[in-house]
Amino acid sequence: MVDRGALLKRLIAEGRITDPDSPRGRVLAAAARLFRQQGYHRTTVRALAAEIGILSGSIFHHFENKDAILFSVMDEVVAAMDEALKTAIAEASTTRERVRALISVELQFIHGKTGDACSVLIHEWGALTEPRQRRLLDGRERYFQSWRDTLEQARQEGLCGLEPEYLMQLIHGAMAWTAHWYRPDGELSLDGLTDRVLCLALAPCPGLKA
Amino acid sequence: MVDRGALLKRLIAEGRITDPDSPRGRVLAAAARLFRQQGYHRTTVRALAAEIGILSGSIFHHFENKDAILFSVMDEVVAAMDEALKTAIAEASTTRERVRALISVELQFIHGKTGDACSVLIHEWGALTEPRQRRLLDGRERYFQSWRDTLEQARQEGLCGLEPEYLMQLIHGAMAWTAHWYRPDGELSLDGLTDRVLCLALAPCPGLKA
DNA sequence: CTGTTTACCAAGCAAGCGCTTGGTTTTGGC
DNA sequence: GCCAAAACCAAGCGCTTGCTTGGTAAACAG
Repeated sequence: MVDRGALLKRLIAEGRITDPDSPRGRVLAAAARLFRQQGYHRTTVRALAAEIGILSGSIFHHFENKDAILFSVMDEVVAAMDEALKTAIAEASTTRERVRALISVELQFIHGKTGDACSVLIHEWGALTEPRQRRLLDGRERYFQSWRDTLEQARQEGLCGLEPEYLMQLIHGAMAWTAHWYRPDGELSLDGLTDRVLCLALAPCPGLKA
Repeated sequence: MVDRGALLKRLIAEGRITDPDSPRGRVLAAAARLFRQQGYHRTTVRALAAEIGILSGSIFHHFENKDAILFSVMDEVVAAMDEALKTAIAEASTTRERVRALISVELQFIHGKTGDACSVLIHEWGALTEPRQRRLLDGRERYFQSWRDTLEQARQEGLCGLEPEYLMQLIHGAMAWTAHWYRPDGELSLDGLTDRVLCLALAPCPGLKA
C-alpha cells in the first residue's frame, strides 16, 4: 500500500506539482472541482475566480489562458499517477499483486483527494487543445505501457484469459465509470471495489477464440 | 440476433422516433454527430445549422431551444434501445444467452448507426437540463432494471461471482468506454468484442468476500 | 388556381464569453 | 523600513452565443 499523502508532499517539495496552498494551487484545485462538476466548457473563468474569491481577470496573472489551466490540472495528476504507479509496482512481488496494485492506484486516484483532477483527465481529454494534448501523450503512454506489460505477464502465467490490450481498455473503462456511481462512503469499501475489479481482470475466459 | 434496421423502421412508422429523412430528423442526426465529436457545449447552433445547409435561426422552427435538441437525441435512442432490448431478451432461451443479448444490444447501439446518439446519451447526460433529465429517468431505470434482473438470475445459477448491481455498473462502464478505443472495422469484430465483455461479466470470482 | 401549412432566410439583439490593460494593494527578503 | 516582486482590482473590449422577429418561398390538399 502506497502512502499517497507522503508521495504528494514529496512531489510538491520537488516542485513537480503545485502546492495547493499557493494562489496558483488554489486555482488548480477549484478548477479541477468545477471542471469535474460542470465540465470544462460550461465552467466560466468568472465562476472559477469567484470560487476562490478573486476577480476573473486576476486568473490570468497565474495562467496564460483557460486552456493552460486545464492542461496543468491534467499534467500534475499524470505526474502524480506515474510516480504512484512506479512505487506500487516496485512493492508488489507477484504478478497478481502487481495487477492489483495497478487497479488500486487508479481507483485511489479517482476517488481520493486527487479525484477531481483525475476525473477531469479522463473525461475532459477532448477539451484540451491539440498541441497541449501532445505534451501529455508521453506520460499517458508510459502509464498505459505499465498496464500492458503487467497484463501481458499475467496472461503468460495463465492468470487471465483476455488479450492484454483489450483487457486494459475494458478494465480502464470500468474503473473510469466508477466516478459516476461509486461513493467511497457507501457500503462498498475502496478495497472491496478493488477486489471486484481484480476479479474481472483475472477472468479465465474459457473457450474464447481469437 | 435482432434486425435493428427493421426495428428502427417500425419505430419510425409508429411515430415513436423521427424519420431521419425529414428536416427534423436531419437536425437530430447532425446534432448527434456533432455532439459526439465535439461535445454539446462546444457545438454551436450555427455549426449545427451549417452542417445541414440552413441558417442558425431556422433550427428553432423545429425545436424549442438547444436543450430540446439534446433531449430528443437522447429520448429517441432510449426508446429504440428499450425496444431492442425487449426483443433480444424475448429471443434468448438460457440465462447465459440473455446476458449475451444485453451486452450485444448495447454494443451494437454504441457502434452501429445509432452510435452517435448512443454516445451522446452516455457522455452528455450531465449537459441536459434537470427537468428534461427527469423525463428520461423512467426509460433509463427500466433499462437498468432489465440488466439487474438478468444478472441476479445469472448469479443464482452460479454463472457469475459478482453482485448484480456492481457487476452491471462495471460492465456498463467497460462498454461505454469502448466508444473511445474500439473501431468496428478493425481486427476485432463486434461479435468478438461481445464475447470478451461476456467473459468479464461471467467471471467466477473465487474467494470473494462481501 | 387558392389557401394553408411547412420550411426557411435575413438581420440582429441581449447576454455572456475569454482575455487585456493600467493601476493598486499585499507580501516578504534584506 | 524599503523596495521589488507577486497578487489582485476595476473597467471594459471584441467577439460569440442562443435565440427572436418579420417576412418569403416552396409544398400540397381541395
